Amino acid sequence: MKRTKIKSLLNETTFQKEVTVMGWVKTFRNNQFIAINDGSSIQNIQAVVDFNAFDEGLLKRLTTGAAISVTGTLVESLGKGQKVEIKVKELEILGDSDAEKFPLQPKKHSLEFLREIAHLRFRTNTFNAVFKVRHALAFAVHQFFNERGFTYLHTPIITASDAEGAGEMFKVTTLDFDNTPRNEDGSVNFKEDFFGKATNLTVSGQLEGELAALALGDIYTFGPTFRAENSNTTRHLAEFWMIEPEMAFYDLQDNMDLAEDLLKYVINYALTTCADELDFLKSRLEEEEKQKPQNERSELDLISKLKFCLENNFERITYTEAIDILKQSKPNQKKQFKYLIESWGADLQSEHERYLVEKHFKKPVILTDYPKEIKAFYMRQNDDGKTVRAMDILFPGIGEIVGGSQREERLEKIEQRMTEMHIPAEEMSWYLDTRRFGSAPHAGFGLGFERLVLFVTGMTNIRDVIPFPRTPKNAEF
RNA sequence: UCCUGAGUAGCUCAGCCGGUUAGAGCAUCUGACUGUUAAUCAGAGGGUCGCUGGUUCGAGCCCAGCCUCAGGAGCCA
Repeated sequence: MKRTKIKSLLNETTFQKEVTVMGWVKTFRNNQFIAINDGSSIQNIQAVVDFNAFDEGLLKRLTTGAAISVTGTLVESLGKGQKVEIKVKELEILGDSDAEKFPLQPKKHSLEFLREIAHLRFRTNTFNAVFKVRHALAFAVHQFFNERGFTYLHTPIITASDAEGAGEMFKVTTLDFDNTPRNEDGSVNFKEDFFGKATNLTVSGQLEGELAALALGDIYTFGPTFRAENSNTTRHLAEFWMIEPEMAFYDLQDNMDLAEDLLKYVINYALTTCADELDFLKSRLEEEEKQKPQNERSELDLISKLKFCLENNFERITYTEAIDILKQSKPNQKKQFKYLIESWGADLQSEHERYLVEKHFKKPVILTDYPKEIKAFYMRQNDDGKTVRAMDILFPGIGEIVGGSQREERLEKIEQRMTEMHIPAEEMSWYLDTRRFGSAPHAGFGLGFERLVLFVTGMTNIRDVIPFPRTPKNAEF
């Protein structure tokens, strides 16, 4: 008999028909009630067995984690906790799960423990919900850009360019470490390497994205990126996914509008398609926050927070305005900041960003027009000679979720910045060609996908929103 | 990388001032019960106290080094 997915059975209103369900045992209670989950829904279906009618040895194998197939009649439940259940006629164990060895129990586990068994954590409600939401967000990103006529561009994972300066890179090589070919001066001879030059894993697809945008108009990338930074935080991964749109004839305002629209679109998509999952994650977060003191708990629950984000415009202020607000802020005047804001030009620390977003505005904030000294070479210089057309979007609890800018399209200006920042122009000749031939105003940004998933799921550690996290000293599975 | 904290049963944790045979709850196993909702009740089994070395008559506890994890900072998305 053809199997039916649990998700569709839970909404069924016609009863007495025979169905087959396949899934994994969550619990087996009272020698009668099997809670089965097949991943189609965060909810389980209850299958009821008459223990007198089945072999005792067979029922003993209904352990947490076992894969089973049941066939029976779909009926209205006699019990209280669920609407429908299956009266079992046939029961087959597809795969046993030794209860003494299976690490997941019908109880709450710490996220730290589940991280150690990331290959099995998919079986839990929390990770079921997180990865469903992750999928919905990824799908919504493509749908958003597709609806607006953007071209999905696949930029290279392996790159020879190391001038972007977005962080430490992972080397890609086939050279024999025990016998590396050397030049006369003792340095490694990469001419002998696979690509005939030193190569790395990409830290960003932006530069390649710009090349395509200055021909195709509007493009976006959505792929893995790699940073070999020794970062040990709840917001950083060595391998993460990034969305990088790049648009010809966009200025900074257009860029901000697009980023805000994108974020609202995908959050709304998750709210409408993952109601069950978000409801579960909302309760999970509430349980977790009960352990915190009152003043550290969120003012809004997860779903209200997401809706609030949709209903309000992001606050847009310049770096200069932010500095003024911070200078006059209580924690600055009472010297409660670890790094006090004294003058224009200082880079903002996490504590300052958190103050602006969580205390002062209490909503997402877009900061623009940063001093050129603390930003990348490719950002368009303003006429004041001091600032560049950069924009960072800061989210509560997450910090920087988007970083972008209008790009410097004037050849002599970008060359001047490259010289000042010691970036070898000759290696970037292919990039500068865009400025030599039909250069045009353009802009783009990078959105950290896992940080978006963090925000929408209410999870607090980035290692819990990617299936197999890659962090310093950890590349398991 | 820096700062702080942690590592004791499958999981979550307690373990006093260094002193007898290292405890609890949950999970597991055995039995009972049989419309349960993380079922309940009774009983049982389960330990390289992160690793290495040191101090001591004696170390889970004190000291040193290392490993791993978590939180914060930096870097950033």
